[in-house]
Amino acid sequence: MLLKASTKVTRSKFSAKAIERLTLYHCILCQALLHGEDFISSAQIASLLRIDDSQVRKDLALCQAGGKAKIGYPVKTLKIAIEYALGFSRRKEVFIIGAGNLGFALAQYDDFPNYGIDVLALFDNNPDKIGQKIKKKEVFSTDELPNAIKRSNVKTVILTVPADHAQEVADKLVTLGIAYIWNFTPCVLKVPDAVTVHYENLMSGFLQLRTCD
Amino acid sequence: MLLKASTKVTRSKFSAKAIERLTLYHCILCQALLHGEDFISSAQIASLLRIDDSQVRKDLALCQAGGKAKIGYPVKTLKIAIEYALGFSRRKEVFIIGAGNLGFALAQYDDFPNYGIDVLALFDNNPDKIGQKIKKKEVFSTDELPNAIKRSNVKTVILTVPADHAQEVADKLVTLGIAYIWNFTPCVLKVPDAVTVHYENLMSGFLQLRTCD
DNA sequence: TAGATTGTTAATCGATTAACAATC
DNA sequence: TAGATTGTTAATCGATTAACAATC
Repeated sequence: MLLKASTKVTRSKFSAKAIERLTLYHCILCQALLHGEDFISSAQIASLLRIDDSQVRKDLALCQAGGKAKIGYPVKTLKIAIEYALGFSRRKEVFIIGAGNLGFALAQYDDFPNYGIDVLALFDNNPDKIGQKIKKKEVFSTDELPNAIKRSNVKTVILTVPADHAQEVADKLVTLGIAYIWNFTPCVLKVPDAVTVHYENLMSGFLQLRTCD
Repeated sequence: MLLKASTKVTRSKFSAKAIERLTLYHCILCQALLHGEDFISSAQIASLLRIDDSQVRKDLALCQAGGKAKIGYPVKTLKIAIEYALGFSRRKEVFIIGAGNLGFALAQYDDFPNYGIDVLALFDNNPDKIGQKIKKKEVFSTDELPNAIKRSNVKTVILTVPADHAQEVADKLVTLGIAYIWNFTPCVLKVPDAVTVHYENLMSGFLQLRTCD
C-alpha cells in the first residue's frame, strides 16, 4: 500500500539492507588499506561479517567494483567505488536541532566528515547554550532558524531535542521547508507525506544485540 | 551459510525488522497515553509509520496484545504487552567503554532507563577522564575492567572508543568474557564466533534518509 | 595449464501485502 | 442489527543463498 517514510522518496538501486552492508564493507576496506593489503576477496569480507559470500559479490557488482577472478577486488579502487556509489564524496550540509549531550556529541563526531556530512550549526532555545562553539560550529537561537534555512538552503536536520518537544519542533521545521529529519528522539513524528523521517532507533539496536537475559 | 553476527545466538520470535517496528509502536503508544486515548487501531498506527495495517496486526498478534474487533487495541495494555515482549522491564546492565563525547552522551541518555538499560559505569584510559562522574556513573581506569566485569557479571558493553583503538579494545574485552558488543565505532571487529557484535551504523542511517543530493 | 574467484542466474527462503471470515 | 476492526491464511514480493560457467 504505502511505502515506509524513510524509503518513500528516492528509490535508489540500493536497498536499506544493502546500504548497511556497503558501509560495513567500506569500514573493512579502510582497515585493509591501513594494513597495506592490495586485494581482498568476497569470502574474506563475508567471513568478517558472517554473511554469505555471494551476497558480497552481488552488492559489489552494483558498485561496478572491478573484481578480478582469482585475485579478488583491488582494495583502493573498491573503497573509492563504494564512496562514489553511496555518495560519501558529495558534501551534505545539515543542522543539528537540540544542543544537548547527544547533539554536541554528534557535532563533534569525527567520522561524519569522512562520510561527507557537514554540520553547519546547532540550534537550541536554552540561553546558556546559545553562543557556545564546538569544533567551529556555533549554537544559535532557534529564532535564527528561519533565516539560517533560507540562507543556507539546508534541507536536512538531525533532531536531538528532548522527547516532549519533538513533535512541536518537527512541526516548526516542516513549515520552514525542512524535507529530511534524522530523528534521534524516541518519538514517532506526524509529518506531511513530502517529509521523510528516519528513525535512529537506539533501543532497537540494543535489542537486536541480545533478546534474552 | 552463516548467520549474521547480531542474529546468531538468540533466535527469538521477533525478526530484527519486527523489533524495529515494535519499538516504534511503543513510542506511538506512549504518546497516545499522554493524550489520554484509551484505544488505538492498527490502521492508526500504520498510517503514522506509513506501513501496511496488516503488518501491524501481525506484529501485535505476536505480543498477545488483546485487540478487540471494532474498537482496536487498549493503549495501556498493549504498551505493557510490548514492554514485556521486548524485555523493557527486565534490567540489563552494561558498561560503556570509552568516555568520549558519545560515551558521555549515552551515559546521560534519559531514555535508556525506560528501556531497562542500566549503565553501571564508564571506562577510559585517559587520566583526565578517570574519576569524573555523570549521573552517578563514574569513569574508571580500564585497568579496573577485569575486576569490574568479574564482580558485576556484566556481559554487554557499549563500545565508544576512537576508531583506531576499536579492535585492540575489542580483543581485550573478549578475553575478559564480554559476550555482546554494541559497537558505535565505524569499525568491523574480528571476534570469536561466540561473541556477538551489533553495528550501530550511524552513516547507514543517514544514507537511508536520503540517497541523492 | 590448473585452480581460485568473480559475476550472474536459478532456487530458496522470509517478509510484506491482500483478502476475508470471525467478532465485538 | 450493521459496520468496523481484528486475527489469520493465502498470495505476492523481495532478499538471501546456492550453483556454476566465465576468466584471470
